[in-house]
Amino acid sequence: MAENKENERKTYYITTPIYYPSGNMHIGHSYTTVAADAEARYRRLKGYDVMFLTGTDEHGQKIQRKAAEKGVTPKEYVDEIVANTKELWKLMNVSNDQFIRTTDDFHVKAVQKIFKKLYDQGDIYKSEYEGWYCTPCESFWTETQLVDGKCPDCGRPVERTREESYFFRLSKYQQRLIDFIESHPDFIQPVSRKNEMLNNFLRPGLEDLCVSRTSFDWGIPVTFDEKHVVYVWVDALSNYITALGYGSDDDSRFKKYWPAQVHLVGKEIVRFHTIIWPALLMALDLPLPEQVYGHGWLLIDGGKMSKSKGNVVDPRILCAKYGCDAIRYFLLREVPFGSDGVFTNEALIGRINADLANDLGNLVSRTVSMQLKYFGGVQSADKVFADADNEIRGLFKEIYDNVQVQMDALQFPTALVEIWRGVSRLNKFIDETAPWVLAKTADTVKADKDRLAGVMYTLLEGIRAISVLIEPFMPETPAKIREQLGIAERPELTAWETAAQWGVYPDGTEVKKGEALFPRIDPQKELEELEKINALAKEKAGGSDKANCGTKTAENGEASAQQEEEGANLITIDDFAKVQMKVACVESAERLEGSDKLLILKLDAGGEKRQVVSGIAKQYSPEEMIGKKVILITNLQSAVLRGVTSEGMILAATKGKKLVLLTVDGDIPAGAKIS
RNA sequence: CGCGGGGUAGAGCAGCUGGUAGCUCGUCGGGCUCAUAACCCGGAGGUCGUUGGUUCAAAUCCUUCCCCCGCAACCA
Repeated sequence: MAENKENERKTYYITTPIYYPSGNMHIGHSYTTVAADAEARYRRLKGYDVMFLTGTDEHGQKIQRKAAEKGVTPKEYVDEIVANTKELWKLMNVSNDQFIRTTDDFHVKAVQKIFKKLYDQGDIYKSEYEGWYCTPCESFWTETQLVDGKCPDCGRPVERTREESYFFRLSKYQQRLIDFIESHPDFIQPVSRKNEMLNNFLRPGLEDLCVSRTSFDWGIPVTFDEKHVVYVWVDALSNYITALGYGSDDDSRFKKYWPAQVHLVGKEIVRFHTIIWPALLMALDLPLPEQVYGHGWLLIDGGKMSKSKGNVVDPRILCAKYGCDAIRYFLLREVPFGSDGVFTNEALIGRINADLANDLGNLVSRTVSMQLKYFGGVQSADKVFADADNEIRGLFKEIYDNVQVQMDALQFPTALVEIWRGVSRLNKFIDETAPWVLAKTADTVKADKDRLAGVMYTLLEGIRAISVLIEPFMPETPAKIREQLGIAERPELTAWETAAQWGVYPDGTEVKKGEALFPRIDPQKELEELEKINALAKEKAGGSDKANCGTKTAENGEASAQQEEEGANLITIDDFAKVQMKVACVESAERLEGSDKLLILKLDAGGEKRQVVSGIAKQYSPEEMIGKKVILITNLQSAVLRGVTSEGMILAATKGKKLVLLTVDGDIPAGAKIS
């Protein structure tokens, strides 16, 4: 175990969410994880005793269903994805200290204990969950979920029913939560999310939370009532403490690291981490985490990345092509942390070329070359400095301070911008001092030779400092730089604090020419290639993005390699025949009041009239719909949308935000059958 | 009146505790030749969504309206 000295070090506990392994992780997950990793690395460099946790949240109905579809057990299903996930984090140099799975035995036991404790003390109670039940859908709905008093799923009438369920007294903690959030302004970051939580959820009032389910069994059983399983949030959120041994025989790590300094989460789950989780902790009489930071999303095609949309980007491919340091740099540099940002291959390649290849990589390359050319690679002790050198020295001290301020606030992009001020300054310094001019007279004029040595020293010192400062972000590059500087075996010369010190690089050290740190990428060629990979992956996954009918092939490249969603979902001609379609003519169209996406269409399907509610109002106005011949599915169960009956659906093709209706290529009367 | 974010140069963004509008990429021109066709300097390009107001002074504060994007609702 840890020695006393160890115990005195300040601890720093940082977590990512535990991800839901219903499919392989995409670049969005990488984003959160890499950010947490950068912070964890930074804190370690600063001397903190860091605990960095990530993991997977493996229970729930969705996974149970997916496993069943695939014909495997839920555990088997999840095991494979978890293995992939661990591999990915390794590939991306994620330095997590622990990887928790909610199927881990110790977690299951601890959650059961937590549940029991809360039950025993009255914070969880059994109740008859009064709700509306839709028998065909086997689903419960709350009053507010109903549409026009009917099942929101199928539109059929629902019955008032009771289901036995356990509830957590969330409402009891409402005022304490509000007080806590108001008295701890840093608890929810960025602030905009704080207001959102207070205004949208806390102030309007909290309802008790249903924390058990009987409708599926892939979960942690409630020990004292076996037909219930613990519902997701109690199960998942608890990971932050069960991982540390809370509720086990040995809770020394819990005592050491809790409360966490930061839960890093995506903005979509801020609510659970700032309301439910703190309430649970209050109920357990435990201290609350210092901060929940809700970062933004990486958007693709102008929309949210999601597996069901199939627009996910595979970080594995990108890392393999450009190196994980480049990808990590891009993720942390491109998007202001906290806001949404757009991911495009163009932006990725642009960043790599401009910042990494041209600015940093080339700086190292030209410096090492000059040192070799002018001094045989060996740093001369006879060196003379000038004002510019001192200015740069001061600049690096300033950068060092600023980087720390930014890192303390999880502002990764700003921290990187700071570091790159140093990179730019050094490039400019070369231009100002023109070492090649000094070199011409260096052999005859001692002063020039010494000045040249001074210039080279300032460059090498600056590069050394940069190699230190980028370490939290890029785990691989610093070693490569130091190899070229000739100080690979001298870790004491690159400790974190040395980034602010000057004069560390020892005279007599010999540089070594190395490979280009970040080879320049040919954007055009590379974009095409990414596009190809993308198309291939889609094809392999059974998608149909073949480029014939004017399909866009370039542009918003996304290297989606995984569409594991549907797998090889082949159907027979008989299956297809079940769907009956006809050509229908739009007779009238109007907007559905209160909805910005829905149109009410009256269709003529060859003597038969149908009313269809369709979500196309953003792309089509009622006027332009009239007279259009559309493809109508005629044997679809009718449904009620926003209180209006819809008898069928019309077909449309979508891509991102785009939506185009399917129509017929020629003159054929309404009512014509489609087969 | 559901909640929130946003509309600033061709693109992407910063500035928003009020005082000559800035960064990156792109573009045009120049410099340099140590370097990964890289680096350095300069130019062009913006009435800072709209209306009205506060002020000596507003991108920055208040107000009107318009548009976009999330959440919610919903996309048969």
